[in-house]
Amino acid sequence: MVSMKEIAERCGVSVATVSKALNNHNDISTATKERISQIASEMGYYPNVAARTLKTNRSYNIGVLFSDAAHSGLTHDYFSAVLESFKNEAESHGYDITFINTNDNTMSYLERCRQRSFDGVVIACIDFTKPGAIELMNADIPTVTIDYNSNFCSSVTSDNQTGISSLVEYVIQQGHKRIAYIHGDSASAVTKTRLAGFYRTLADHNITIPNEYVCASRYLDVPLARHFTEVLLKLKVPPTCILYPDDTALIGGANCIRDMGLRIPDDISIAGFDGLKVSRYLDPKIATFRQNTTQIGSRAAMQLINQIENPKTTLIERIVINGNLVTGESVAAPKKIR
Amino acid sequence: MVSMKEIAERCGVSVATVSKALNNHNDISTATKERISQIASEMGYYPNVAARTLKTNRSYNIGVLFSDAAHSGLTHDYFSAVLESFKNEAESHGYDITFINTNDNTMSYLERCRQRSFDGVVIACIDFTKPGAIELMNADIPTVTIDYNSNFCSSVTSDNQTGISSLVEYVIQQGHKRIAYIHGDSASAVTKTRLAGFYRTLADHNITIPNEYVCASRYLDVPLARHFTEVLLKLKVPPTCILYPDDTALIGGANCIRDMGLRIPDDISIAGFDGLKVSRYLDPKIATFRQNTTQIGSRAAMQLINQIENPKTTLIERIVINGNLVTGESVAAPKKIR
DNA sequence: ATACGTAACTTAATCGTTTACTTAAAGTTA
DNA sequence: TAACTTTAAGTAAACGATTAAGTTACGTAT
Repeated sequence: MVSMKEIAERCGVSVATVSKALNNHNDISTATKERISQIASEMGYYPNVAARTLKTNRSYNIGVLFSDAAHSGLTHDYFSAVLESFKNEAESHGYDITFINTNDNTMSYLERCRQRSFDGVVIACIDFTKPGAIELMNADIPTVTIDYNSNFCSSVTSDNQTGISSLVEYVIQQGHKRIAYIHGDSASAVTKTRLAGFYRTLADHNITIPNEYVCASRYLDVPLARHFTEVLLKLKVPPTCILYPDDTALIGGANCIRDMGLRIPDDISIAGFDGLKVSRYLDPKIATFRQNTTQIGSRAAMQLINQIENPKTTLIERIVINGNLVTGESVAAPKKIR
Repeated sequence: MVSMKEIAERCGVSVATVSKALNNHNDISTATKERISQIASEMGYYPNVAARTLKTNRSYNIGVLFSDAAHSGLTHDYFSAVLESFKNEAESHGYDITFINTNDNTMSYLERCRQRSFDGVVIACIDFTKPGAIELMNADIPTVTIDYNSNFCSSVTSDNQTGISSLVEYVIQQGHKRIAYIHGDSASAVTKTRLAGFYRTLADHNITIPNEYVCASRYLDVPLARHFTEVLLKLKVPPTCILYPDDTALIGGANCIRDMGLRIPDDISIAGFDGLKVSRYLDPKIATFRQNTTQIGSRAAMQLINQIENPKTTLIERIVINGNLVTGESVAAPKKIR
């Protein structure tokens, strides 16, 4: 690697002059700046990040903390889409993305961040109530959380409230009143928001449902969704419509329904959540709420970089990203009112 | 952050002694070592990576270069699964994972790696014939490629040859002779291997197929797979079985088949590739070849770390990871021989 | 002619570690 | 007891950058 020292020798100036020239300080003449930049690029110079980080405490590196209940990790449809967008946005601003080690318990997350001098951190999908996560959010390092509101850092959340409401509104409009909800991990903030939205929307329409219509399942758990679907359909008064935690879990339900000899949507309506990837191509096309992962990721990156670069003037914000209802062929008017 | 200097002061020894004690050099007495470690952990010391990297040129950081033809990035089912496994293995050895910036063209990949002092690099899914990728593979930085063989670095590849062969063998055993193959991006090494395996296996069984049975499609492209399926089924002599580039693309084909009023597998048999995630739950269960992404990722990490830590004794290797045939309900005996 | 301001540098310290080299004390040998 | 080894430290330079403070030369106001 070419260092500033070599450039300095070649140009016949001091290392300090090279540094200041390349960083465009104004006590270096334009002529000198141009000559130095010219020679630096000729020699293939690029700064050593470790040295710069050591001296300035700015690493141009953002830590990503991620792990989900299902241990799907990077294969998590929703998060990987958010992260992809986050990465693109951050990289275009000159930041690199490094994962915070979750496979080695010798150090806390915060310690790891300090050790690597991360300029900022994005936290997603993790159990936000874990001590390690809380410590990180409360630390003085700029942080943005995805789908979780903390009082100590900015957050970008998908509009889960509107999401579930518009789904429920939609199926109610189609004539459903016996609406069941197989929901995701109970501990998750997302689940709580969606559940609240679910109940509120039903209440707005004066619809009451039996307790058994709400099943505590898990995200992305196909077999468990299948199980609860079977339970629901064997009730004395089964629902006419079932909402699932996500489109993947819905597949378990759909398979169960078909195996029981019922048809979608003729006998039973179903709807998912997420609207990502493969769910777009399922047949019949499923009703779902598509989360805007691109916006979520890029806004999170923008907010975080803003906080990093303008710590004084950037406020802690709660950004909510809209998604959109996707109507499909998996919801129809209920067959008959028993 | 607590530095060695502070520990040295507290212990009444020099900074060098602290460094040597914590790094377990043998010119420090056991008693001193213990005292220093004790106090270091009391004070919450952890080494500054930037400083260590600057001095030793070891970053304990691995660069990941990834981008695919479809720009699905991290949402790429196969790669994200490989990367997840790679990450877990690397992290358990104390290495962090950083993406090599692909959204900023001011620097070559190699320059970025040097700038960040990556100890090693893993390359996946990229167009390996790009100058930037070649430069990186040929450089002196330890590198492992996924699903591509280079003469200059180690590789871990999925056994695509066996994969496609066992799929073809399987459908031949079910009685098919009119086998079509909608394959992935032609430029990819994976595609070339699979295509060669496809033709060879047919030849082994003295089966010849018309040229139109082989369609150059793309990976993960649902609409394009649908298009080619329609083209194939409208041939004067259509195939009785269609193989797809991957399970996702297969969904496009399956939808097309159903829309044309045909049934799977009664009227036409289909098979995919990958065996990941959602494909496991599709109904009917699809025949596919499941790639062992966990093995691929962890072996790649192990090989890379070996090369990093034992550069003299570690040979460049070509590691091939077996997958396994998944028979499903999407392949049956052909209906009739026209 | 003197004093001062300014432009354009250089000097040297610093960030936190690592490590080759030096030193001092204690132990061993003849 | 002199000479040499071994042990357990310390000293200081170095990694590659940044930056506060210092220096020089020149122009300009008084």
